[in-house]
This record gives sequence, structure tokens and C-alpha cells, in this order.
Amino acid sequence: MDAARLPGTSQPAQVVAHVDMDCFYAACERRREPALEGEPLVVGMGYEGGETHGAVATASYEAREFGVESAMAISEALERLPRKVEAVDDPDRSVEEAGHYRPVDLDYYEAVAGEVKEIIRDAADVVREVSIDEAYLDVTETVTWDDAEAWAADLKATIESEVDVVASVGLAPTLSAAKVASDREKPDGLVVVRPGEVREFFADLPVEEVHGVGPVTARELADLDIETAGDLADADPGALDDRFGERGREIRRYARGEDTRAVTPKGDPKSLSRESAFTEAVEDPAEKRRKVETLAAAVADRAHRKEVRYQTIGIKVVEPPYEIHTRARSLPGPVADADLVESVALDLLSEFADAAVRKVGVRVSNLDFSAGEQASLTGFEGDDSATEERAASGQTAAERTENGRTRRDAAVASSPTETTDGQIALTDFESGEAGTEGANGEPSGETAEGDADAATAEGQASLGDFE
DNA sequence: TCTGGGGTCCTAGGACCC
DNA sequence: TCTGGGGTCCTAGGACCC
Repeated sequence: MDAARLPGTSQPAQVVAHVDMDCFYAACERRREPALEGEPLVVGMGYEGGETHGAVATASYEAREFGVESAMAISEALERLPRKVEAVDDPDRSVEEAGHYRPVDLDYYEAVAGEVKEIIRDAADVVREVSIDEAYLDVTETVTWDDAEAWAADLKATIESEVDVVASVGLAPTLSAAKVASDREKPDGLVVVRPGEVREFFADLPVEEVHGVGPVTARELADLDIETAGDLADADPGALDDRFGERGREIRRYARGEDTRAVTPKGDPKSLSRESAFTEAVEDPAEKRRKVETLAAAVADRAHRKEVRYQTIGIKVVEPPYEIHTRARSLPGPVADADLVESVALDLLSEFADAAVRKVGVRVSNLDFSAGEQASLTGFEGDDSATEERAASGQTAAERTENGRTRRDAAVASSPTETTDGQIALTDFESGEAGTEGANGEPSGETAEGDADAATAEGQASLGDFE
């Protein structure tokens, strides 16, 4: 036993609420189109324009009666629940056994979610927004176990009357229990799990309900005869550790109601990405490149609007049947440069030029949100290439006084932390020859454009390690 | 040089969540 | 169930440093 890893057995004295909107996308659609109330309703993406390779984002409970589920392929959903507009014209179809389909309209859902979040923030000391339709609330300061139920009922009523969507709420002493509690009596659920009741509450639940247990882990647990959360709670921690590592101990702790996590605000994102599937696998290199170019532009645009710079640019390639590959390249410093996102992404894609590809994605990570602050060289002090480069440029400036000021400016510009517009001129770096000339060539032989070339050459020299 | 050991950074893949 | 899109965290191996 590793004593240092034993979880604290005494729970923190906290009251956690988990608020989870019921069929949120469908609820939003009904809010603006009340005629959909009570009807089977499927909200999905990627099937506009007659395509059927999308997936179900949300199915109303009426649609679930027909076997339509979240994440199901649209083509499958349509088989189980035909589109009402088509059933009307089809004598073989009953209009009663058909449903409504609507495309995802995230902008609208986000607006509705904003109204809910406002109510939630008013009601809690600390809020962690997990997703558009889900949040944890720390209400330790305002709610006692005696009034927990009344408090939750009041919160639900406020959300419903002010926003016209329905929430399920779970209250418990831990995040993992609160989450399961909110799910227990959906829709329109309200479940309170008091301290001391957590383990009993979990005992009979299927193990998949435990946070962190997905299909893969559930299958492996079944091999160990662990099928309920109770089984997991009673399992030998050493055996779980052997099989799953620290994660095994963690899910066991959750099943035992031992969860010492506190509710903390979400913080800045760690990465931004866009991905898109082809209707069917594509081999044509040009078609793949076009999709990657579009995605790269979209990602760069999002980063731009969030005023964030990124130091790593990557792609994702999915080959049939479902092999996921990722490739990434890190830059010597953070940038905000759409052209660079595109050229690096395309360069990474070239490895898959001949592959059949069903889906591609572009991602930026290693994010730097400090762009708003006056750029300093902080964060670059540890980068040898940049440090050396500044030293070198200083020397050059001293030797060549006439060009000193411009040369210095050029050197600063080539250091990836600062230019006037917060971007750097790295665009030509991924050409594959980066660094080879800048390392030994003195750019002084160049003509009127000498200063600009100096910037480029020095920049390339500083990027030698980036190949 | 083949000899340790520790630490960090980077990439790729995997599992999970909504 | 032949699988959309946007994320998170963890792990393992290799490079590199001292």
C-alpha cells in the first residue's frame, strides 16, 4: 500500500449541486417553436443538404421512445424515426410514428444557456461550467442539508419560469455524487444525497455511471466481475492499480463516495480545434488539403477573436475504419498567424497524402492568453535560441551603428514574442530549408531590402531547432 | 565513452466527457 | 450502433540536459 496515495477518508464539508439541463438543444428548439412541444424531436448536425453522415446531438424523450439516441448516426435515427414531413407523403408511413428534425444552432443555444448561467451564478458561491448545459455549484455557504431540497426546487422553478427550459438538479457532498444524483430522476429531477448516504446511493448503479468509466473500462471491469459501482467500491485497489494505474484507484474512490475535488471555475481553454468529416473516405490529396485549409482558417479566426496566441499547431487524421492519428509541431514561441497555421497544418498533412481519410481536424494548443498585456520577453528567457539571437543582434547593432536601430528592430520582430500587431513573420519557416542560410550567411550583402532580409535570416536561424 | 540517474520537454495515442 | 464535433487528462517513449 502506498500510504501517500490514500484518499482522505474525511470528506470536505461541502454542499455541491449539479445542474443539468434536460435535452437542452431540443428544449431550446421548443422554446422558439412551441408547436414542437410533446412531439418526437431530433436535433443533429451534419445532415443538412440531404447528407446523412451526421450524428444526433439531442433526442427528445418522445424520440427516444423510437430508439433514437444521442450520438447515433443520423441515417440510423431516420430509419427508426422517419422525418414527419416525408411521412406525410408516404402511404407506408404513419405520421404518428414520425418525428421532427432540426439542425444544431449553437449560437441560439448559447444565448439561452447564458440566461441560465446568470441565474446559476446568482445562486452559488462558486460555479464550474462544464459544458453548455451543465454546471457544478458550490453552495456550502448558502445551503444546509435541511433546506437543500427546497433550495433546489426554487432554483429549478426560477430557471423554468425565467428561461422556459427544464433543469434536473442533484445535491451531494461530492462532485461525483452530485453528478449522478442530477441524472437519477431525469427529466425534471431533483435528488438529494446526504453525507453518509453516498456509498449506499452508488451501490447498485451500473459501473458505467461512475465518472471516468467509459465503454472500454466497463468492459475490462466486467472481466474482473465488477459490474456495479458497489462491486467497484469493494474491489481490491491493488488489482485495479495493476490494470488501470492511478485511474483505477480514482474510479474506485468515486464509487466509494470519496471525492475530494472542490468546485473550481473552469479557466482558460487549453486548445482550440476544428474538425470535419467527409461524406465518405477521400484519397484525393487536393481535396484533403482544401478541407485542412478551411479548418486552419477557422481555427486561426477563433484564436484571433479570443485574443490568444498558440505555440503548437497540429492536425488530426482519421483513417477507415476508425484509426485516429495526430501530428503536431511546436514553434519556438507563441504566434497568432493564420498563414502559419495553414502552412504547418498542410505540411503535417503531407504524411497522409496518399491515405484514405474520412475526417480531418486542425488544432492549436500551448495557448498564451497574455497577448493583451504589453508584450515582454517573459516566457522566452529560457529559450536559448531566442536569447542567443538577441545577444547576437545587439553585437551587430554595436558594430554597425548606422543600421543599429533598424537591425535591432528587425531582431525583435524575429523574436516570436513581439511585433506591433502581435504576430511574427514566421510564415516562410516551414519551407523545409529554414535555418540553413541564416546560420552562416551574413545578410549584409543584400541590397535595399537588407533590413527585411536580416529579420528573416535571423528568424530562420533562431528556428533551427524547430525542424 | 556506454556509464548512472534525475528532470524536463515534446509527440503520439488512448480513454473519457458532453 | 460502423461513429459528428469540441474538448480534457493521462501515459509512454525519445531527446536532451546536467
